Amino acid sequence: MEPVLPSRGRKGDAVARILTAATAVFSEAGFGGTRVDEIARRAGVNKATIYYHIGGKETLYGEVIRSVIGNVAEKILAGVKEDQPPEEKMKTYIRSIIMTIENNPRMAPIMMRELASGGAHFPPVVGRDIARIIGTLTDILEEGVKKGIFISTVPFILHMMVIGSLMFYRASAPVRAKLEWIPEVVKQLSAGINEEVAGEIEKLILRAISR
Amino acid sequence: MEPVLPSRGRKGDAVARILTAATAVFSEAGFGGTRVDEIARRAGVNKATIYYHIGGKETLYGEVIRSVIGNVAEKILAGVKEDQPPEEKMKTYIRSIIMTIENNPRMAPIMMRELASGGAHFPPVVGRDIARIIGTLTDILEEGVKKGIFISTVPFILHMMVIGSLMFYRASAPVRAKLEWIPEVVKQLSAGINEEVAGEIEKLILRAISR
Amino acid sequence: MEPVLPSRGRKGDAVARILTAATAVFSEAGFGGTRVDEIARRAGVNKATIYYHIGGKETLYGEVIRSVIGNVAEKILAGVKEDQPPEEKMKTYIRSIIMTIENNPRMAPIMMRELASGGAHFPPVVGRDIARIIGTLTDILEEGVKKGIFISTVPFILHMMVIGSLMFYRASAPVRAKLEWIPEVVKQLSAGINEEVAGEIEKLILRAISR
Amino acid sequence: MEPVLPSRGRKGDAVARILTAATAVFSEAGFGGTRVDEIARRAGVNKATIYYHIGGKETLYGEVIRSVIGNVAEKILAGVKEDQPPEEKMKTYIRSIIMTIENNPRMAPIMMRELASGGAHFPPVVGRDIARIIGTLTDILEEGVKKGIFISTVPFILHMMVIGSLMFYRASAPVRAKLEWIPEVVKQLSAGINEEVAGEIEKLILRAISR
DNA sequence: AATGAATGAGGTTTCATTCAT
DNA sequence: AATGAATGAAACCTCATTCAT
Repeated sequence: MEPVLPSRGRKGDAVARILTAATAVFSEAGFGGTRVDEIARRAGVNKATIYYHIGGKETLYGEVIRSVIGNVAEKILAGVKEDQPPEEKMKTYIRSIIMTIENNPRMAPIMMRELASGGAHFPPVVGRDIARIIGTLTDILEEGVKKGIFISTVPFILHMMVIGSLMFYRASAPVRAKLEWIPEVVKQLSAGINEEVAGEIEKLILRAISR
Repeated sequence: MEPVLPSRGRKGDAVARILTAATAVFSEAGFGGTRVDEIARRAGVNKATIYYHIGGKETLYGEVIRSVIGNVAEKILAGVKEDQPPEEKMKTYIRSIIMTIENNPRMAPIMMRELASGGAHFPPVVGRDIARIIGTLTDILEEGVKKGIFISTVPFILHMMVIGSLMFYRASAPVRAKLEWIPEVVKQLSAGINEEVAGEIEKLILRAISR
Repeated sequence: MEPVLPSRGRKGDAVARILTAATAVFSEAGFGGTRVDEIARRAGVNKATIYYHIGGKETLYGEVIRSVIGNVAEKILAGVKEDQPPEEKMKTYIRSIIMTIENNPRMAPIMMRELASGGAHFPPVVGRDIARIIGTLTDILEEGVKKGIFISTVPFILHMMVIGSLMFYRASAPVRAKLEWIPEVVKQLSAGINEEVAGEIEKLILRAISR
Repeated sequence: MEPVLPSRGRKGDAVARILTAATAVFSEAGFGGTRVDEIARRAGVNKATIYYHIGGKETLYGEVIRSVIGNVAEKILAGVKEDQPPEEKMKTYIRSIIMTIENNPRMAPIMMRELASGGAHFPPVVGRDIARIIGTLTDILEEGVKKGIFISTVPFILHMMVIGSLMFYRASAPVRAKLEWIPEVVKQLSAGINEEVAGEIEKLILRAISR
């Protein structure tokens, strides 16, 4: 779609451009729908260059997955400080996820497809990431329960709720824009998760667990 | 994978078997990852039979989409009765979605992939379905607000929350089972949305909007 | 192209309709370009009916060839009477060919394609027909030479000239009509071989051999 | 990067070999009867190479048509000099067509099949070529009429006569050789248009139009 | 480091033919 | 006599990958 000028700059450019293009194409078309030709075209390199630098389609996909959902726990949990009250920690956790999704618009489609295919391509780090996130979330909730401000709930379900809400909202944007019959009110919602939407979701999640 | 007995029964069997097999394969592999050969194998028919009865891969996919997410509003809104109090209506709405997802396990992966690719294959009815669901949900929420039991919120966001939570929970089952490092507690969650999970999500959603 | 009503009349209708349709399709598309489906469609019968009554595509093509260029010598030589002067005999021969071509518009394309593929499907009768025609033509020319009104020439070459001229004129009609850049004068020539064209060709052939 | 001259003589070979093979196969079997596999086999390349360099079967056929009957007017009219008397010009025109047909033995079958299917694949240049040829022929004839040596006739009909005679003679060679019952005299005619045959046809055509 | 050319394996689709009724 | 359904074989075409430079 976006033809790329073959502006060769510094060394290593090629690899970066390949990864960017690959991320775009994989996120738009999925693994099976992606053509290596198309990635090469968008990256402005010869197809063989991809094989020279990176390897096959599978390897390339792995790289993309790693760069998109690798070490995501880091980003999500970075802001959660020990000295915050649990309510603030929850807010930080929610906002971090929102920022992660918004800063990386290719993430939602890729994760949804990966989930749909049973995570066939998830790198090992994903399990550890989920573990860390659920662990921290459990701590936050337990602390809240102890302080009498949260109800007791299942952390994993809550996590699915936050992730699911946000990703579905994000991923539904193109559909909202395209389909006829969708109510005008819905169409006018912002494609990205802007402050209004973020606030609304944050509010609902907190209301759901607040005593 | 499942070899199918070539049990030739009544007429029309072939078409039904083809659609069933196609739904399975498309849901497992996505459009690009699906091989027509595989569908034929699982349906126990010759590949050409698919073309004779239905047409190409694209048409077949369209049929699958139609049968899986066509007229889903019907099922979801069927139980919402006029004389219920808004809280009951919300519960009915949530439970209907859960049942729809559980009765049709192929739905979650297919919808997630479709969403990921911008709904390229959604039939026109999907727009109308979403419109009807959002419409009914809006009515329920407004009624609840009027009666002083619900807070005011954005119906579409709430819908994304319900759908997103449920589909992510459902679709994450294989990943939970497979990945190492996932906490034991999480692994032991049921794959399907059983009563416990359903009740938890229902509870959280209602808490989120209840005044 | 012409959809045919499935008007079942007398018995044997089907076979006749099949042969008519087959002649049309083979003449338009050639053997390789013809689809048995298309013949069935145009004949208004089920594809299997063709196999039931006639046999495979090859057999059907044979039948068409036989009916189109079988015993053509009969028609061409029928009018040549013993008591005519050689000039009249030549005219009769030319006019008979013209009438044969005009009465059977499917003949020209079929013959041209058969010739192009080396007559792979010619039935044995074709050889005998050519022999008879060349024989009679030789007689006519020799008689003319003896009477001092014709020059001596090679009968087969003359035959190719008559047949070639007429078939090329006839077969070029669609091309004349379709291509741009063709001079208006040429476009306005009649598609069929009308009296004017017939007379012109007859005149040229006779001038060519007349002393 | 690209060497100016094909250093090994190997580059571009593939395309040339493909076109040669394609011309042969299409001329022998027609479009519908041609298998891309067969072309690849004869060209000594992998089937995919054809698609890489040229595109699909249809495109390949177009290229063949272009190379076989593209700019044929050039060759036919090249020898016709202004200062020749009209009779010489006619002879040149006839001999040029003969040479064109003889130098390109694939031409006759391809043109005959194309004509039979209404010139579906003729490139635009064909119309212009016919226009130019008819134009020149008209000039020659008018000049002859003015000088009192030609009769008045329809140029297009005369052109069909020349082309038709020659192509039918040429294309009938395999049939003459194969069929039984064909008179020995006819069988012994040369397959190609040798000097004897060329002279005979030239003589007949000139006699036909000479006053 | 990078590429144009080439290819084997396998994809979707077509088609002449047969089968069961 | 006639047909809707079904199919094996083979057609066209694609695509991830490798090769030679």
